[in-house]
Amino acid sequence: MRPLFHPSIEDVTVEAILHALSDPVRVAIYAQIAGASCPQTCSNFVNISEKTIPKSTLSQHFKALRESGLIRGERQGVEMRNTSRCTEIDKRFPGLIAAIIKAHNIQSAQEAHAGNGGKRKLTGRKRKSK
Amino acid sequence: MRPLFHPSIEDVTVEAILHALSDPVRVAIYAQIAGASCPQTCSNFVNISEKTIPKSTLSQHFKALRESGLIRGERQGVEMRNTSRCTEIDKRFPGLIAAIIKAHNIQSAQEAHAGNGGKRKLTGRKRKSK
DNA sequence: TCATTAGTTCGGTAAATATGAACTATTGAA
DNA sequence: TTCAATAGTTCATATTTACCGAACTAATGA
Repeated sequence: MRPLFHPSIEDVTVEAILHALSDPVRVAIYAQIAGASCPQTCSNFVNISEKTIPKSTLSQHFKALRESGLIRGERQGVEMRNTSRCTEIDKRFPGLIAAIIKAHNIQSAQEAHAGNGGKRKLTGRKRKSK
Repeated sequence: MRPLFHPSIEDVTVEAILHALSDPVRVAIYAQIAGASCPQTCSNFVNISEKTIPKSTLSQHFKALRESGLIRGERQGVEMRNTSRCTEIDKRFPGLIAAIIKAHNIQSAQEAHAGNGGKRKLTGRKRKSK
């Protein structure tokens, strides 16, 4: 198995970051990794959404996050330890990640307030009108 | 022809915004609309990229920007006048748009410095390694 | 060596995107 | 009016990308 690819920080693009974080499952994963104090494994996220995410799909999500430069993944024994690269990214694009996470939190709070507490559907990009 | 759809501000999602701006052509379009002092027409952007963008494709890009809530499009005679909704969005997600535009500018500046001044290819999300 | 756990890769299919061609709407002549 | 021109949308289809089950790889431990 070839070693995982990580772009060097100067090859990271805004487009790739936005694309990676434009998927509701991936922002949720990234937000948890970025907020955690210890590395997170893939399997921690199988039930992050309302419905269980197949592990092949999860693996692709992690690949998207890695290749956009958002996270770093290192094998540790049998599992994968994922950490955020937010310090590096913040040096290149100051405030970008913070603004996105903050917006994400505002939205989550409003959704929770609207009645759907706990796990959400996390599918689709457009909000369905009530 | 049915009137153009614009989501109300509370239906705008972070995911939709990020997705709309994760396309290199669309960020470029949006950055110009947001930075302009007067409304911009679609046809202003036919040559925003290295290669001419077909008008059906441009129309779809504008639709994506409109339906994500980023811009407002109003017919004025034979043409379409597009304006940014950044004031509204900034009220809902403070700092988000500014951070993205700023990151976009940083990246453009670095690309220009790297030799490719003027028009860029504006295709793909990954930066190709030298 | 074998079973287990954690994750990746492959391949088929479903969904999203790009674009030429045809269409709609508005304006300004003739 | 009618016709041509301009600006943009919609439709049909080709291409691309995403999803996910099944098969595979890699490390660990019995």
